[in-house]
Amino acid sequence: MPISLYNSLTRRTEAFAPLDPARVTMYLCGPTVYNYVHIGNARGPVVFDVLARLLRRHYPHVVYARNITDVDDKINAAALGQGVAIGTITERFTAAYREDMAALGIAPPDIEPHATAHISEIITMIEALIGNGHAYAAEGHVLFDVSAYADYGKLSGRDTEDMIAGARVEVAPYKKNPADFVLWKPSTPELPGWDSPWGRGRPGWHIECSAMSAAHLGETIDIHAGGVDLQFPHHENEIAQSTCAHGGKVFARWWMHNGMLTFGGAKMSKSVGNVLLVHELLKLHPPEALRLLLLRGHYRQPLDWSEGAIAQAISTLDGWYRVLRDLADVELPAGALPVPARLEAALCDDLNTPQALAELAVLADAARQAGTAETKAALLGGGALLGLLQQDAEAWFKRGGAQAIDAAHIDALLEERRNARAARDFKRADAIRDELAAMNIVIEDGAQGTRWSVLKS
RNA sequence: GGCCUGGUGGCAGAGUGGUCAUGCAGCGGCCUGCAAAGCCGCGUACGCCGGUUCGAUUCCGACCUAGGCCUCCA
Repeated sequence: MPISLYNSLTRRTEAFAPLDPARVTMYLCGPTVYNYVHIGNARGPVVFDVLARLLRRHYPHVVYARNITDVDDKINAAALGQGVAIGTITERFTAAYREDMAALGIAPPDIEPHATAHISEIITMIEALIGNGHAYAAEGHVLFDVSAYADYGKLSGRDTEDMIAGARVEVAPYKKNPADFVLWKPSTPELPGWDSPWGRGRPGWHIECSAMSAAHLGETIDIHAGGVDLQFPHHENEIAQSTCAHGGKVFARWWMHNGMLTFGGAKMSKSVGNVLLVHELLKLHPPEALRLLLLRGHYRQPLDWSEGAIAQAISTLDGWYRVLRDLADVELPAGALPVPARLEAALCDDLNTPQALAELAVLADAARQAGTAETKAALLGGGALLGLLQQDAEAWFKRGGAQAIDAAHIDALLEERRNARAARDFKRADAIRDELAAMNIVIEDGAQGTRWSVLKS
C-alpha cells in the first residue's frame, strides 16, 4: 500500500518514495531541555511515532533521529537562576523527557543526538559556509548571509523583502542584512563555550539540527518533521545552511509540520502561559487517553485540549478495552498480529489518524460481536500500529490501584452483595453497590459473575 | 499589514459533486430483581451570499468568523 504524505515544501500531498529504500531517514526536532515539556510539545512526537511505525512496516530499515538541544540561552538562564551547573539542568530534563515520551507510548527514536556532542561538526559546517561565501564573521559572531542564498523563504512562502519590511526585531549592528541569522556567538567566561576559529563561543540555535542530521542521516534525508511554528525561521534556516554547506544538495525531501495544540482558544505556549505539563497530566489521566486525544485530530489541523476531550478519550478506550476484557481467554493466532488493511490505508493517506481510529472502532465492533481469535487479533493489530490497546485490559480498568483501591476490600463487598442477592435482599445489595460507587467503583453483573472497574482516571 | 489554515449534527472529528463516517453524550425499546454492559432503533449536520452544474456540504468568487506564522516556541 503506497504512502502519501503532504509536503510543506511543495504544499501538496505526494506519493512517498525514499531516496534509498534500504535506508529511510527521518529527523524530528526535539526539545530544548530546560524544563518539563507540555502536552502540546508531545503532539509531534506522538504523531511522528505513528509515522515511524508505518514506515517500519513498509521498509526494512528506518533510521529515525530525534535530537536533544542541550545548549541554549534558556538553559543557561535556568542554571544561573537555580545556581547549578548547566549539565544538572540538561541531564535532569533529558531524563524527564524520555520518561514522559515513554509514558505516552512513544517508541524511542533510533538515534537521540545531543547538540553538545556535535560541536566539532557544527564548527566544520560553519567553516564550510564561510569558505564558500555563505557566511561571515563579525564581532565574534558568525552569521549566515541570507542574500547569498536565492531560495531563502521558499519553505515558509515569504520573501526577504517582506521580512525586512515587517521586522519587529532589533537588528544587531553587525548584521549585513536584517534577516541574517546567527551560526555562532561568543560566550562570556561564565557561559558554556567551546574554542573555535572565532574565539570561545557557542552555536546558534539552527545550526545544530543541520549538523546532527548530516552526521547521522546523511546530507540528504527523506523526512524532516516538526511543529508548524518551527517552519519559520528554524526550518527555513536549516534548509539555507544545509543546502549551502553541501554544495546545493537537497537537505530534506519531505517537510512535515504538525498543527498546534490549543487550550482556551489559543496555542498552548510557554510564553502565553496556558501550558499543561505532561509530567503533571500523567498523574491525573491515563497516559493512553492522552495519546488517543492527540491522535483524534488530523496532524496538520489545530487540536483543542479540554477536560471534555480527555473524558471522551477515556470513554472510548473503556469501550475498546471492554471488548478485549471479554475476549481475555480467546487465544491469539500464532505469529505476528495482522494489520487491518483499511486502517493502514487511512494512515497511508497522509497519516489520517481520525479515519484510522474510525476503522479501529469498526474492528472493535467486529470483535465484540464475533468474539473470534481473528477479530481480536485484528483489533490488537490495528491498535499496535497506532500505539494503542497494548496494555492488559484488566489493568486498564483497575488502573490507579496504587493510590486508593483495596481490591481485597472490594472483593469482600462483592461477596457480601452476592449473598444478599442470593437471599433476594436487594435493598442490601443495592446499598453495597452505592457504597462501591462512592469509592469510584462501578460494577457489572454478568454471566460469569460480577466484575468491577475504576469509574474515572 | 504580509503569508497560511480552518468554519460539518449537543460535543469531538473524517470525508464526498448525487446511498452509511466514526467516537462521546442524549432519547425509545429489549435484556436485568434494579442497574451496568450488550443488542435494536431514533435525531432530515455541513458559516453567510452569489456563481458553475440536471444536482454542491463538496468546485469558483465575495463576505463574516476562528486560529497559526512573520519574535523564543512542538
